[in-house]
Amino acid sequence: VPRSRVTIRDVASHAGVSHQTVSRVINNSERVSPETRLRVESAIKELGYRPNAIARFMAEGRTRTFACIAPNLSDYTFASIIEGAQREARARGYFVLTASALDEDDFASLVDQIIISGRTEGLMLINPYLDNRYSMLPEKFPTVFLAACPEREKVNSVTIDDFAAAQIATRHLIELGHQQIAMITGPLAEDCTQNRIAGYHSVLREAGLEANQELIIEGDWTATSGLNAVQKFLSSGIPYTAIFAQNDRMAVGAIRALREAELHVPDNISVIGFDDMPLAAYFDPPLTTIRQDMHRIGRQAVRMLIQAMESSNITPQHVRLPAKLVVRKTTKSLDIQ
Amino acid sequence: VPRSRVTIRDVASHAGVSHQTVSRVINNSERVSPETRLRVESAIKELGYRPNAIARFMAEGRTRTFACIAPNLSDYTFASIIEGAQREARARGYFVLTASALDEDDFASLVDQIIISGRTEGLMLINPYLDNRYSMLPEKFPTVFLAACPEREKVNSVTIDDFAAAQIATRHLIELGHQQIAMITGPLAEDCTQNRIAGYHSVLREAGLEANQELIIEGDWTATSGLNAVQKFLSSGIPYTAIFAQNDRMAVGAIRALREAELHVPDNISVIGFDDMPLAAYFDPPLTTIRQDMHRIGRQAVRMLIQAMESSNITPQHVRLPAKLVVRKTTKSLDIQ
DNA sequence: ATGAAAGCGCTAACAT
DNA sequence: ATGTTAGCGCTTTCAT
Repeated sequence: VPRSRVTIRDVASHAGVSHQTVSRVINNSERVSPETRLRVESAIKELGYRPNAIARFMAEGRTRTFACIAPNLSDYTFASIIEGAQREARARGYFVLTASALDEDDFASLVDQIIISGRTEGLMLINPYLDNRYSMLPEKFPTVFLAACPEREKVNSVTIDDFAAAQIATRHLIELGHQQIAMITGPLAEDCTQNRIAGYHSVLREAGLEANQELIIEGDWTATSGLNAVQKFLSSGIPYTAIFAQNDRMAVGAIRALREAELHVPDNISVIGFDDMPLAAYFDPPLTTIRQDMHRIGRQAVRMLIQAMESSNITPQHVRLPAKLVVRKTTKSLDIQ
Repeated sequence: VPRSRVTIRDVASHAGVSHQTVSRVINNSERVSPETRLRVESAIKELGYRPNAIARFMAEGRTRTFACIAPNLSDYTFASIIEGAQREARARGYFVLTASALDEDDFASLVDQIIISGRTEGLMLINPYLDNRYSMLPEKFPTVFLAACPEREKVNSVTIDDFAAAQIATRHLIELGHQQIAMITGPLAEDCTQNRIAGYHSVLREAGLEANQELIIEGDWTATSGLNAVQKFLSSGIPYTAIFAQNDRMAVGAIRALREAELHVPDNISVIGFDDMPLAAYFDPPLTTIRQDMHRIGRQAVRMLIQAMESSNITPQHVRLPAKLVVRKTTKSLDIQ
């Protein structure tokens, strides 16, 4: 690990100026005469000088780096959010240090190592639901929760409008003539699950339909949990003609279980998912779903982080992004069956 | 962005020692008496002192940070590799700065900002194939290519053993009685594509089968390209009973095209994919494929990076990880048709 | 075992 | 418009 790099002072003596003048040149300060600037610039080129970022951070007291912590980095929803955040951050001169936190202890050490240590200037926390890790965050550190927002009074958040999105999904099913609509939810402890349940109920109510509590089963976002949920529906014997799964993975699991029970989607049962995951259109049948724009969530979070750093406004902001219906082949009108 | 943090000197005066002694304590140096250590430690606790990472980097001349650059961060293969790399890095006291590079210019500025600037100590470059970006890398900077290895003489790499993996896939098909095996490849410019083609050919040869050049069509890793490839096979009229797609997305696209042509998988045509992507088992039929361990690729890359930094050995290392067959339902014996 | 001095490469504040 | 002086918070010599 060599440190023998060209510094600002080497450039200075080579150009016959003070190091401060070099600093002014590389920072595009106005207060440099055109001739001096040229002389310095050519010295920079000749010596191959490049500014040292760490020294800059040290002197400025800022790192131009954000932390992004997620339960894991490979889930396509998380990965897409990170991608969006990273792009926006970079466009604004920041970089993103990404890390996954397995459990509370891991999270605590992460917070210590990348926040308390001063390595980063802001934190994006994706899906802060596992345990109550958010309680370990330092006060007043610029933070945005992504894809969920517990602790509304304290922390900024960016999510889609889960309530409205669930309304859209439910309404789609009702417009197709479905009256008994089962739902496979995410973990009930998560607010996005609750908001989607609320959206579903609100549409049933406005349609004058009665919700059957037994038609709502809690899943855990995995395909397996979707499969298990359908098996429960099946053995309960309660009639239903459509299923609203709160994510695509569970929808796919549900369709598998339905097929195993020799029920055809969408002829016997309609299924709508949520997310519009990669290859959703390549499942059989192609999955009808609600698309959420993960990139945009990430981009928005970065904007809020920067805003939170610049203004000293302490009131948490909550941004709800719209989601939209993508009709493919797993939903069908009841009438034409 | 407040800088008003407790420093090593605050702790020192609070404990009645020099700041150097405090430094020794936080670095677990032997040369501190037990009593002093205790006194310092309690001062640290009382004041809530935490070391500043940037100042440490500055003084040590190292950042304990790696860069990881990929074409994008949301592709599940890339994301899984990053996840693995990040875990291993953290276990060894490093963090990972991830970024996606759209094009050559973007890549060049990335290299300048996170490598030349001294922010990172090593680089992991995932899929270095787009344009010839690797030519912009500085000499002698610890670098590992992941999931591909152009420039074998110059740069370390971690990939799976693509040749052997393709042999396994092809052999599986041959053992099921298939003799005319079509292949949908990745971009021909990528060495992993070529290695998989070579593995395929070697098994055909060892089985005494003749390869038909027209049964090999170049794809671009997308589902659409798999779909298009099958349409070409179909219109060419050349007989085949199985398809080996060089990734799962193309396999899924191929299956879609086959279905549209009313060909049943696996009864009429067997299909094997590559990667074992998430939900591969939830497609219809569940996808037979070759599993590669992306996490392990990422972990291995970090180990090599650290090794490359520690030893001054300049000879590039190339690690080939094994892949394994996962038989599900898209392949079937010809005999029992 | 402890302290003092120097410096990492830069920016900021204050000269001139 | 340019130079000088101080740090930023730490680690690394080198003394004692």
